[in-house]
Amino acid sequence: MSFLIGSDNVQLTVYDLYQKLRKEMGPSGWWPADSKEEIIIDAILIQNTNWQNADKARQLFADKTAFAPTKICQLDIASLETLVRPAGFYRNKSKAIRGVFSWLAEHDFDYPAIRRQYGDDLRNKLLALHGIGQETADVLLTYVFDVPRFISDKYARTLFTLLGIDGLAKYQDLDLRYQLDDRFTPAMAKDFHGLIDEFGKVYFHPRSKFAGSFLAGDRLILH
DNA sequence: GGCCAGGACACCA
DNA sequence: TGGTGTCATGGC
Repeated sequence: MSFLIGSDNVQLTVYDLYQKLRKEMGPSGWWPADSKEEIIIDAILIQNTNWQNADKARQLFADKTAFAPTKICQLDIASLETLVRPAGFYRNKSKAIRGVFSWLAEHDFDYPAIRRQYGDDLRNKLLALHGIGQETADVLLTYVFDVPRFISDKYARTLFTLLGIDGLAKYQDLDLRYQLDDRFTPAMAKDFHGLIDEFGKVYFHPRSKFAGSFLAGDRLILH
């Protein structure tokens, strides 16, 4: 049995795609972090950089704060910038981290309470925070607030393009068309994004040994 | 030395 | 709403 997303014959649903990736790759274990605060820091550090650089900064945060909310909130902006620096865009990312943690502190880092308070408006609230765009907002919703979202990052858009969906240049091009249905639990949404990015690391990253496996115009067939 | 990596935002028309 | 410039680091 093989599927080709977007073909005239078979429409592969997002749910089907998740099941196939899960069956082939096993659980992704995402997001690999020990706390929600670490996930938040990671999500901001990784913006438009590579894991190597982000991980250098992540390690500095681990050494300095152990990702303890109170310690992070106590950092002045200069200290924050020192920790963020290896990840690049250190001024922007420092402001973003400071803004998010200041807001969370107002709510005592009570994530379920925040979710209850804002409800369906939580995504817009996150987007209103400086340095939190659509992708990071969806990462936080999925991994921090347990609100399942489809995260249409570059790897996801590359994968869907290979599966036959055109016109995915921008984040919302995929986001609006392929949201998760009710069958996705929060755990499955987390796993799904992890699987897509692990797949992308192997096949799409320029320095992967499989880089170039897919050429422009190729179609990926899952079977 | 140039290019790229899991973005976000200000500014402009 | 969409296009463009800017933000920064480190590895290859």
